Amino acid sequence: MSANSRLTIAAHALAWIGLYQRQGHEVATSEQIATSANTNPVVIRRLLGELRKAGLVQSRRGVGAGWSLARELESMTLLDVYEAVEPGPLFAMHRTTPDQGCVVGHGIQPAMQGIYEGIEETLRQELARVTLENVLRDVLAAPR
Amino acid sequence: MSANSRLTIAAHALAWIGLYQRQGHEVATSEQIATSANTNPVVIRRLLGELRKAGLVQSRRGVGAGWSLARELESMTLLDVYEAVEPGPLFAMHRTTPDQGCVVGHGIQPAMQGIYEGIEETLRQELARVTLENVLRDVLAAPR
DNA sequence: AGCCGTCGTAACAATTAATGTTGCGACAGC
DNA sequence: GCTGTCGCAACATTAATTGTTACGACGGCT
Repeated sequence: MSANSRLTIAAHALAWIGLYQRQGHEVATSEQIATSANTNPVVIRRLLGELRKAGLVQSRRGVGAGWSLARELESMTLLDVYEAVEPGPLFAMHRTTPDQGCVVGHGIQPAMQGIYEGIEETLRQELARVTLENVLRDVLAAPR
Repeated sequence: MSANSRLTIAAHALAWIGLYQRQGHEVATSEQIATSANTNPVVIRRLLGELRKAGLVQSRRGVGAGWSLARELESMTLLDVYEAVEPGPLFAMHRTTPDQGCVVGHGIQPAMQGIYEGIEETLRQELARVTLENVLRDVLAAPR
């Protein structure tokens, strides 16, 4: 389905910054992260900009500018990242409103809405169980 | 995120056929369903074609052609529909492979893969708890 | 046998979302 | 001032979905 890698890239960036800071550096630049993620710095800046709105990272400007974590990786969950970075709902409704004169056409949207809400809630709970610290640990555990 | 209404439309179609059959009709045409869903008949045929592959519906050709359920709505879950209709995974990886020379770039994909698999499994369980009979009931319960 | 309505499918267009790219001003330390 | 990086806007590219048109295949009917 989704041509949507925002959550993956955002997790990548956070793990990268976290590791880099543990190696003694103050800030990471969007260009460094972009190189690691094999994408464009602006893409990273956009994404980190949303994470900043959510209070997960900070940015500094001027010389020696760059990005740093606003809190510890242990205190961030994938749910925090997901909510910061994913705009809409998981499943979409019809793109044009169905025939309201038809019983099914009329009732289908509220019905699916209710069902989808329950499912998304479960998804959130799952995402909330994974911290970015978990992610970084898994990253470092990968066989070389 | 997803500009993806396939699951919604497929559920719509199944509920429509199910209700229509309960009203005594043998088969439903793609045009009738398309009218209710406010879309093009070909879109419906494509979708129902996938549901047929999965054994959820049947089609007849010739005069009096159309679609009918291959089993009862009680025995179909949203998971059946989801698997029939959704191609890829919920969350995507990077579109270009990250820098394998970087520790994070190297470990991020296996790490996220593992995490995502667990989450998708939970999603499946949730989808499996909702039958199309539930959906139709909710549809009919909508206030007019 | 011929007619008719509907499926089956391919080909293509239109729409939309995400991603990539370029450019340039703003900022802040040197 | 000079430098490196962010901030942001504008635009291009890519990819996926959805919509549309067209036409052959089918199969019951008269």
